[in-house]
Amino acid sequence: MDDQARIMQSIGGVSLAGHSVQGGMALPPPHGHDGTDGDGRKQDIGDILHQIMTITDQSLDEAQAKKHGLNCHRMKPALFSVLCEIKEKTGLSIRGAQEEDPPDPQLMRLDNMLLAEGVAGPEKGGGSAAAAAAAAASGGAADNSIEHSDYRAKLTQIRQIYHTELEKYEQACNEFTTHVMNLLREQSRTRPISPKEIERMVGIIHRKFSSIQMQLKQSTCEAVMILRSRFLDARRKRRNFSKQATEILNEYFYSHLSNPYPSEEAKEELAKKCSITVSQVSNWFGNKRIRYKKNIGKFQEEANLYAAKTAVNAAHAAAAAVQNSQANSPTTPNSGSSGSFSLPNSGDMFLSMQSLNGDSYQGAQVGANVQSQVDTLRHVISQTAGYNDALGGNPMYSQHNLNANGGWQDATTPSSVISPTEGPGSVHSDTSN
DNA sequence: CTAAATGATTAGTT
DNA sequence: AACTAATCATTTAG
Repeated sequence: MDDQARIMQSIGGVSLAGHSVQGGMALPPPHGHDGTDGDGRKQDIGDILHQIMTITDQSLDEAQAKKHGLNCHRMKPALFSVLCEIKEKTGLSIRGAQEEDPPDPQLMRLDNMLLAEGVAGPEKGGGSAAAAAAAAASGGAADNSIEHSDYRAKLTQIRQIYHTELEKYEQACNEFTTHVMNLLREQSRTRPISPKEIERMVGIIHRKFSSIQMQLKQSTCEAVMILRSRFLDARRKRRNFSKQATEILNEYFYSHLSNPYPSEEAKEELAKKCSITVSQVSNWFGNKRIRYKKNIGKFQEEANLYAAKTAVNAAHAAAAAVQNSQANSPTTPNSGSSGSFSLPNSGDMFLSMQSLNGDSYQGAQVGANVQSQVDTLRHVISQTAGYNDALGGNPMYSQHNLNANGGWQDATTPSSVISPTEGPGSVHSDTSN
């Protein structure tokens, strides 16, 4: 509405009050032009010209009446042709051959984007395709379907608004164009209006409307961009992993504390178990490592918890394995070398130091099972032995394979470096709590 | 409401 | 290419 009014204003010289065209009574012309011939002619013409010149000053009804009068004047055709001739020679022809619409690059850009986002293109398919593309670009393949549908719903909303608005504009444009054309056609009986002029006027109207459409497109693009960024930037709308997932991850982390770098396969498996993506697993481990290292003290409790948990699990598994190996042939690898330990009854443990101190983590001979048991138990022991307590004020990286460099593990250095101040003998059970 | 926890991103390193 | 460290933006706990 507002836009229409604005456009109407900006199209100069076109009277828009066509609604009341029929309102006026056909008043008699100022002169009885049928009666007086001959002498009054010159004065007549002057009179007519005067009327023409002042026609815009008059009220609509009045003007309408006079126009009608002039239309019926017998001199009208001659006058009209003269006016046409004059007009031809003056201004308007110059402006006729002027602007051809150059394809606005920005408009093209907007159109392309809207098409790509599925706002402008085909009804349903485009939208979901764009949404899928967005989801794929964000990294997660088939993850959050809730947010995905949310995205699609919002996009559909935008598309709907866009289309209704566009339609509205189109309709208004057409309506207005036909209106103006009718008006001009009607006026062309009174004043000289070339088809070119009408064309030009239509062009102006269309340009005006298309500029409004461009605003609409721009706004739509902005909305889509905001929506998209909101969904693409996963930092927004972050969801914490499920309790179970963090449990699994923590279990793995603390049971591989000496080397918490899961292989690609391990990551995949963890991802599967936690129903998250592999990169999320990587993220998690990256964060965990750095945060653990940064403040080991803060994670003591958690470490104990998970270490104990995995220790129990491992013990169970080991017990089962021992039973198996006792019953079966002793082909189980490593079962005798370092994996033997007694499981804690009430928190106390007694372990042989060789099995814990030997730095065989990098060694390929050690099976993963035993490895994790060793890690876990090492951890438990070091915890309960009160190795590095953050309360001590000086966070020492004396634990595990975390070296002073900040690196997690130095493969070349044997484990004797691990705890220079504390001998292996300090490891013993201690239920200090 | 504030602060801690947390998942994700980014720049820089190896 | 994977990792670290710093940082962001959000969620959750206090």
